[in-house]
Amino acid sequence: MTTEERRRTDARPRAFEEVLARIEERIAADGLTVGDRLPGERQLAEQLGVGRSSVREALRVLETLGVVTPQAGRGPDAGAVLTSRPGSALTDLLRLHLGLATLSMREVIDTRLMIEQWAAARAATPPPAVSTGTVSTPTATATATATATARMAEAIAAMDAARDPAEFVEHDIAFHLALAEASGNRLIVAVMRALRDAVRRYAVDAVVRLGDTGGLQDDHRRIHRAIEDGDAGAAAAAVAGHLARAYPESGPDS
Amino acid sequence: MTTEERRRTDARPRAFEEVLARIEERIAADGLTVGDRLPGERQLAEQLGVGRSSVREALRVLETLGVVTPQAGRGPDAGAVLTSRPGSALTDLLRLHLGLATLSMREVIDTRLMIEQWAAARAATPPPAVSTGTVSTPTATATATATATARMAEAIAAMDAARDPAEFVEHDIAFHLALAEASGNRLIVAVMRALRDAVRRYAVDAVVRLGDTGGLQDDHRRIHRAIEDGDAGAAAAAVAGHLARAYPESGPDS
DNA sequence: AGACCAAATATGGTCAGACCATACATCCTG
DNA sequence: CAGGATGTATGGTCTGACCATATTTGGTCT
Repeated sequence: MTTEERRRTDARPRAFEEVLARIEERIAADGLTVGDRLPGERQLAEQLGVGRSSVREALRVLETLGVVTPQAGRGPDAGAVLTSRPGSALTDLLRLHLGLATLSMREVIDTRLMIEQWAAARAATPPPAVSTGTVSTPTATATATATATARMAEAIAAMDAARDPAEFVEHDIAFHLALAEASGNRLIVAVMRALRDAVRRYAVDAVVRLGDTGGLQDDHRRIHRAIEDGDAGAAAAAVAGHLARAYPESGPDS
Repeated sequence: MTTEERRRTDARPRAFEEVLARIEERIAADGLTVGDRLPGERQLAEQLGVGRSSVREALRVLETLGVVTPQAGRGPDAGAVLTSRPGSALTDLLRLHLGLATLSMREVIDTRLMIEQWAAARAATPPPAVSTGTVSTPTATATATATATARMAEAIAAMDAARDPAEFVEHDIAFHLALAEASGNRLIVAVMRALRDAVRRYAVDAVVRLGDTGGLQDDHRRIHRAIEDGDAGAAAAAVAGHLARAYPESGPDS
């Protein structure tokens, strides 16, 4: 029958997927950005000709992906607020897939190594002074890098003052996050944050295993100095050495 | 009343979040992995003492994150099947945040550069023969790398035969995806796939702009050869040269 | 006995309607 | 004019009811 054939080719798009597509179109068409609001759930349901539950599922997906944040009450414009939290989705993603044994800790740590090295080299390299293209302020990234390196110094001092491994790791995360921010790439920052959140416990174990944090701090200072000096090669090398120290080759199972 | 006080401190966890947490607990506790099934929606709702709509929203989140796939019909065990599609979530994430102007194309492309370079160096480096640790077959990754390099060669041939930019890019994606797979890191592969999907159109423009694909193919061959020779440095250098050619510095707005 | 087809059944997908708690707007009162 | 009571729209949730589909089951025909 034609029914069967129809079903085959239709690929059965579900209602909430349709809603998702429409909302995405709307964002692109109206040029909506962070801070703007979507219509209320009931209104959207009526506009799109679907039930409210379908709209809700679509909004839940968008919330999961860090695109909207639900806002109750009665605003002048009502509905969900467009936001930007790409990190939360990545964190959830890693946590769940690690739980499912779809990803191994080794893979996550290796990825982290890759990012750190790249970010360090990138942060040390002054922006190539792109004359064409973006209208955005050329000094903006430079300022961002400056505050980021300042935060790195603060983190180093905080690690010196740390009394236990957990506290040390907390500031260590801040240090490496600042490193990522110094690269000026928001996607990298988001991924970095998610990775560190995922391996937080593992990092504490690593610090405990090492016992002495003096070597790590030497590395941190070396990284920080290399970036301030604008020596990309030295920065990358310093990071490589640092991570080799923290996570020596074989992935311990303990 | 205690009701008001309770509300304040509760930080209002929503029902579907509770369901999410419970399902995650269950996965960890029962050691569920890919292929296993969750109870049906109605059954879950009853077990957890919530409405079916809340269960559905939780499952929708899990589906978005690539953890479950809905399965209709009446199986011996019923309900959603645990899967592993970390890529789809990443793809959606990038697409939406690019649409929201939260991420710039430049950031995405830079990230892609980072991954490609790392993957090439990694693929060229033979596994350091870790004597301890994982029980998994030591030859498994080697085999994966071998088939990946073979796919890279196929992709190069296919690009030679390509008649238009779109087709060329299609096989180019296959080539670079195989490169990522050769690194043996599934997280990297997932991110790579999402990145390529996000910049697919942009890549076609780049090819059209270049006009001649001969240089790109030379690069591809150089990368492939370096990996087969196990020369990590040459592989990384080849990738860097390749991407510098494809995306010359300034981000064109066209 | 074996192959094949039809009813039974459980699933996810969807909608409609109702209720709650909250947050904002309004208006009324002091 | 200030401040609190009231109204209203919002998201959050539950219930109950359908639909289309996919598997099972059981019967029927060969």
